[in-house]
Amino acid sequence: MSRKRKQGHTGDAESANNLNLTCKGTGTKRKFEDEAVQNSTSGGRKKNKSQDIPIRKGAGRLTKFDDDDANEVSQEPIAITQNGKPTGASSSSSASLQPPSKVASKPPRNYHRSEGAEKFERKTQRHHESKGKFPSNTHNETKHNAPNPSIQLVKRRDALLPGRKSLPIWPHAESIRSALRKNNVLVLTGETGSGKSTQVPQFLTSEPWCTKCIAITQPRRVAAISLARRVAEEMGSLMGNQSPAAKVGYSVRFDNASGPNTRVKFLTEGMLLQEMLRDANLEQYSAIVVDEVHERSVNVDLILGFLKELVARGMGKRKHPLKVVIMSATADVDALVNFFDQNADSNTGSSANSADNSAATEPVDSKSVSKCFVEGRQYPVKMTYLPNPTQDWVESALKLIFQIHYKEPLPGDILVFLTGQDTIESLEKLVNDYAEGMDKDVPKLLALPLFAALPQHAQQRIFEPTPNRTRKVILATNIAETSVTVPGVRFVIDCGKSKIKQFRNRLGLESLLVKPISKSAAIQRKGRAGREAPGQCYRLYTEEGYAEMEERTTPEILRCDLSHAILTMKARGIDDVLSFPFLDRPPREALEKALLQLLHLGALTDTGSITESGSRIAKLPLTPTLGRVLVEAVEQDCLGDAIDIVSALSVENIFLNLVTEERKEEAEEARRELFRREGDHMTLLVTVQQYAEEHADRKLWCQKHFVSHRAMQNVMNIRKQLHEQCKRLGLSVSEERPPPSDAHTKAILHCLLKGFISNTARLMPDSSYRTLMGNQTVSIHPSSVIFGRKTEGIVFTEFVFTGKAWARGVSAVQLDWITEVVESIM
DNA sequence: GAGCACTGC
Repeated sequence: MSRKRKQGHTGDAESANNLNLTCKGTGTKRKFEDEAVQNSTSGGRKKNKSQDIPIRKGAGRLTKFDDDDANEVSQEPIAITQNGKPTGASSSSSASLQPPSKVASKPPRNYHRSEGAEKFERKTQRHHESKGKFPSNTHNETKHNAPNPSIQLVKRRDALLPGRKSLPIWPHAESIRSALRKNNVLVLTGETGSGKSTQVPQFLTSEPWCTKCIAITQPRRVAAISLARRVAEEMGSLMGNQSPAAKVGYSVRFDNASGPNTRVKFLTEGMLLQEMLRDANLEQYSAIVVDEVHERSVNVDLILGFLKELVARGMGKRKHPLKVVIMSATADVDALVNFFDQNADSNTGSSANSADNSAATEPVDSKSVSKCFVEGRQYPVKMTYLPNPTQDWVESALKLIFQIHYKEPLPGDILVFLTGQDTIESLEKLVNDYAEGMDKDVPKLLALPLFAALPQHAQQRIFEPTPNRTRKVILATNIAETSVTVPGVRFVIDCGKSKIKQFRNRLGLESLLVKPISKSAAIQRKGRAGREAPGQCYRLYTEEGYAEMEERTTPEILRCDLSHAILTMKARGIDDVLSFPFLDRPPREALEKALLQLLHLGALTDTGSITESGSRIAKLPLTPTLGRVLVEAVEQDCLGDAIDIVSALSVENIFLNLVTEERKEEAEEARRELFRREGDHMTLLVTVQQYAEEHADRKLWCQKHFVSHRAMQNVMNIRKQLHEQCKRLGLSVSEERPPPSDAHTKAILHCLLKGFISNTARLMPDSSYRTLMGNQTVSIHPSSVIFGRKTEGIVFTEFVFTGKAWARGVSAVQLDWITEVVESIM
């Protein structure tokens, strides 16, 4: 960061004292150099970074998660037992969400993921991972040498019962059961805090039709794991991998905790899809509960389509038909009911049924889908809009933060929704600067950033108790909308924007844009103020602005690359993907583009049926392009090396991004032995292999080479999984690795070309690169090891648009290699 | 010589 900028900030701090802290006032002298409203990418302000950070992309995993059910109990005032102590539910869920005390007591000040911070992360990560091995992460007495575990479990179960009975969903148990006895499908709308995720499976386990397991899908791993732990406690059971008798389990990538007698299994959506590829009729389940449908991930859309067909087909030799429960937080029930209804017309004549106790007489027009609405628990939230639209919502947020702080009594933290790391960091700096000038008798302000690229220990700071006479201001991305529930919040400031990834079909590249959020997202953000007490929400837009917003966030399936989704369909035997029952149908162009892409990958034949390698690719936990690389590597006899490269491409950047010039030079020197002039992929290969061969101290090795240890641990997990999966698919990895040679390098790059033939470009006379398919100008990203080099052709594994089209993950190739591959495909 | 929201197998 330049000195000039720094001085600029100091100047801002001075002007802060003159700030007119009224909503209308425009008296700030501060002017932001760029405004993400117009363009997130242009003219980015330099960040005030004093430490080295890795290039962000994915990163911190959270131990805290957002789930209605696991949190609700702890946050409801009702969850107090008669003896005045918090219910077991309450104490457990809050306790389980606390950071380890060591971490809590000594958070490092700098939140960038520095090498030092990495050490810290590993500690916390290990701590959290170890928690998963115990039946309860909250009650030490059940962990080790408990005198009689089963008595403990029963005691715990009984202690939790009163809390469960006070949940809004509890009175609906019987109507939910009877609805599913009559019909196979139930659409259940449960507002935040209703208890649906934990209770619905338990309501169903003793039903006559429920002879096997119930699956409950979740969009996120943390949610699946935490809910399973919670339900295990409530049912007085161990976790599925601890005892053959255990009734509750979960299944997420790299972590399967289910057993032969698991009756209730929480799993991520992706895991259920994988299971559906192996067990097309879901024979092992009596019911599938699809939770958080309103989030509308691609996976959930696929699951819904598959389930619709499964229900319509009747599934042959099943003794009891498969029951399906669709759970959603928003009131958009009708679309879901209609979706499952249409097929039911021909299937059954049973009469419609509404299990809705609370709503008045709802017109009953469905034939075999039940509906149920469960009210949530939410305190009222007072809404304030801006009188006039603003472009500068960082400034508006700043004013509001201080306005609230001066006016409103403690306690009551402020949660500000912003678009990304740079706006968060600007506002953090401003809040801190301005807070310095506050009178001594005014309570302090503590600004805490929150975004996914933030390392875990820094994210954990939001869960630490607020110091005396202090108000927290959490500056967050939309991670706080769904993934993380920030405790203590009574004020929400919503900028009304978020960054959204958009896939452009024509160019086949994606870009990240700042766009207005939808009404449903705005409502979700507002709701964050009313979880613990009545709250207030300030929207940094006008009421008209709100009225102009889209009703719902565009489902992911309408704005992403569909090749993975379509390959999954094909692998499930859906021949005509154009007639797949989509809840929202992607444009024909997008479907055709994806079909063509799969054809080029050799995953489909030109008549559109899946090939043998196509079905192999579908079973790999990779994008079709990366899967194709592995399949080709079998032919080229370099599968082991290809797995190493693909594993490294599957995680966030493994090289730490260094900020200061000094550190950059240092790192360049240290990494010299890793860098390969052939390009980024061979560099990744060497890095993974050297790391794998390091047996003494891998952590130290990473420090020495300025490599992220956490990312490398992840690489090793994926590598192991890919080895196992390839073995299962009959793709053999030879033990012997051929020694490095030009021929071997060519073989590896040939595999990459097979997967990424549309990501190739050639050098033009004017020194720019143009893609061979599409004739688009691309530039080699400065993070590449061959940045600045001129080579006749390149292949790249990532193509992003941020102000300019960038190729990232680049290798040098000869043009005739490209031609060779193109000819083999066409 | 750039900079990226959030998930997941």
